[in-house]
Amino acid sequence: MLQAAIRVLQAQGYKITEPRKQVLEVLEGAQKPLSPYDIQSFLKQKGKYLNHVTIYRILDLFCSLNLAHKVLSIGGFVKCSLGTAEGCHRFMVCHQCGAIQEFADKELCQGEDAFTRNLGFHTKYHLSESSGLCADCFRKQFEEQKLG
Amino acid sequence: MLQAAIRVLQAQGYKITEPRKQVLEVLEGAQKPLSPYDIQSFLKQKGKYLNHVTIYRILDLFCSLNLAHKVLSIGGFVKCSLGTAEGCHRFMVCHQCGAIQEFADKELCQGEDAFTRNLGFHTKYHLSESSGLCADCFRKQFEEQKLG
DNA sequence: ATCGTTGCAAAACCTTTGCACCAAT
DNA sequence: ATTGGTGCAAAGGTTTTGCAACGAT
Repeated sequence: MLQAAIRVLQAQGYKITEPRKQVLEVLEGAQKPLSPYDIQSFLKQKGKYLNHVTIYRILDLFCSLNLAHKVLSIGGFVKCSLGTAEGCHRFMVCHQCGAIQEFADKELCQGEDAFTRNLGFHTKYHLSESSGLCADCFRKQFEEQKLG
Repeated sequence: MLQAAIRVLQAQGYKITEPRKQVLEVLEGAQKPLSPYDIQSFLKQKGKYLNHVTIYRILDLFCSLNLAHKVLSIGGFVKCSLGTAEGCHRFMVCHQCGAIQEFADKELCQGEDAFTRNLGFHTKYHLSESSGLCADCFRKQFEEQKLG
C-alpha cells in the first residue's frame, strides 16, 4: 500500500524523503480525515517532528497525484484507497464517529453528467460526499433506541 | 426573491435588520460564490460598512435557514436559488469563470443513497459539486480551438 | 554536484469569542 | 422595554511566502 504510493512518487520523479514517508504512514493508519496539524500531532507522539509548512506541501503534492484527497465537508485529508477507479472518487462520511469510506461508481457519474449536460454544462470531475451514519454507528443508535 | 428570504426570516422570529438586508442584496446580485470579506468589499463599494464578524454571523444564519449555501470547492457563499426542492441542492461550478448554477434531482439522490445503503451506510444528506465548464466558457474555448 | 525538499521566521489571512452598545420588535 | 443583533477589540487558528540549509538522486 505504502509501497504503491512510493512507486507513484518515484515514477513522477519525486524524491522519496523521510517526511513524505512519515506523512504517508500517518495517513495509512488513520481512520478519519486529518488536518495538517493533526498529522503533526500524530508524528509528535511517535517522537518525530515535521514543520507544518512541510506537511502542507506534502499534502498538496499527494492530492495532486491522487495519493490523498481532501474531504471538504470535514476539512481533512485521507489517503486515497482506490486505484484508478471507474468514475470519480466519492466519500461516505459518518458524522457520528467521523469514519470515512471511499467509493466510486461509473453509473453515478454518468447520471450526474447527463443531468448537467442537459443544462449546457461540461463536467470535468465530481465532488461528492454523503453524510450520515456508518453501519456501526447506525446499529449503536438503533440499540439505544430500543433501550430508551 | 429578496422578499421571500425576508419572509423566511420573519417567520422564524429573526429580525429584519439593515445588515441582513444588505448581505441578502449582495448575494442576490452575485454571479459567483463570495467570501465574507468579498461581501464586505462589495458593500464598501456602495459606501456601506459591515463588520466582518457580522457578516460571518449573518452567513451562518442564512445557511442554517437554507437561504444560502457554502460552496465547499470554492469556499464561498451563494444565495440559495431553489425552493424546497426534491432532493439535495447540488452545484455546477465553472472553473473558468467561477459561475455557479444550483440544481436538484431526486433520482440522483436516490441513486447515491441506494449505492451507499448497500455498503451499510445511512445517508442523511449529500454534498455534490460538479466542476467543469459552463455553456458560455465551453463555447469560448471551442471557438479558440478553431482559431488556434 | 545538482536540484528538489525541508525548516524557519514571518506575514497574511480566516474565523471565533466576549462584551458593551444599539436597534427592531 | 425587551431581547436579539451589531461593532469592536482581541485572540486563535490556518495557510502562504521567501530564503537559507539540507539531502536524495
